[in-house]
Amino acid sequence: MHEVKAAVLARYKTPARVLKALAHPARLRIVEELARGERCVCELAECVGLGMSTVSRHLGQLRAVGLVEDEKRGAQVFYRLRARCVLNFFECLVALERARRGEEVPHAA
Amino acid sequence: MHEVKAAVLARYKTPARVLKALAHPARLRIVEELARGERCVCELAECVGLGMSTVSRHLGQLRAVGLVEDEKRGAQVFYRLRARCVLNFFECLVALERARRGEEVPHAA
DNA sequence: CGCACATTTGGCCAATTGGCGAAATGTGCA
DNA sequence: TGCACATTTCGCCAATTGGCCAAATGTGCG
Repeated sequence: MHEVKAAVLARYKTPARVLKALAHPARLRIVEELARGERCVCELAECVGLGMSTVSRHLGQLRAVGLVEDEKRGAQVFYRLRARCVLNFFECLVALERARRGEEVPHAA
Repeated sequence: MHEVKAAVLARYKTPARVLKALAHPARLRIVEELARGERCVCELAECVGLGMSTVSRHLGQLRAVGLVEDEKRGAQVFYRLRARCVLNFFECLVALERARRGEEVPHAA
């Protein structure tokens, strides 16, 4: 008669996981780099300035939610952006940042 | 000669914080609800099915990154969505979810 | 004032996160 | 085979998160 409470949020778990996968400076940087084309792990490690083991983990998180895909070629593993639509987020994010400074409200939906 | 390493990610810290603020089922639900109009804390607590103290904290996180704003009227505090552009995210998120099931790649940028 | 109500804050706690270096795994080549 | 290289996995650890309840704060009303 009064439960079903926890179930309210079930619908939002997956989208929240995707956002969470994106919600880290290193992973944002990685996504931006992958938007330019496929990259191997050591190239990405170089450009984010972290150890390969750490970057490998970050890539694992992005892959787990389907944002990137990987392909092994020889000794290297190349990652590609699988969901380019997330690039639309950047636009809004920079608008928000500008808004924070300029103290003005962002745009419509 | 070889540092500047940590600084690489500085530019991404703020956008990552915004995404992180959004990256929780309860907060996503709240944002969706606020998209329909302003709501007080107890209404939001009701619709996400969590205690008011918890919801108040979630709102604090959304406010901290500028996604919502609050206005106290009488004993209640009403929250409004300040950056409607985040609603664009939902479209991409549901596309991604569909893609996960249908095993097919989402759309372009 | 004093009570009812709405909200925020503090304390507590279990779970997760993100970094590292070391070790394990995999690939290509001499 | 054996070494060099690329990547992932493991173990460790400090920091953060998210939930609850209780306490503090704020507002309106009688």
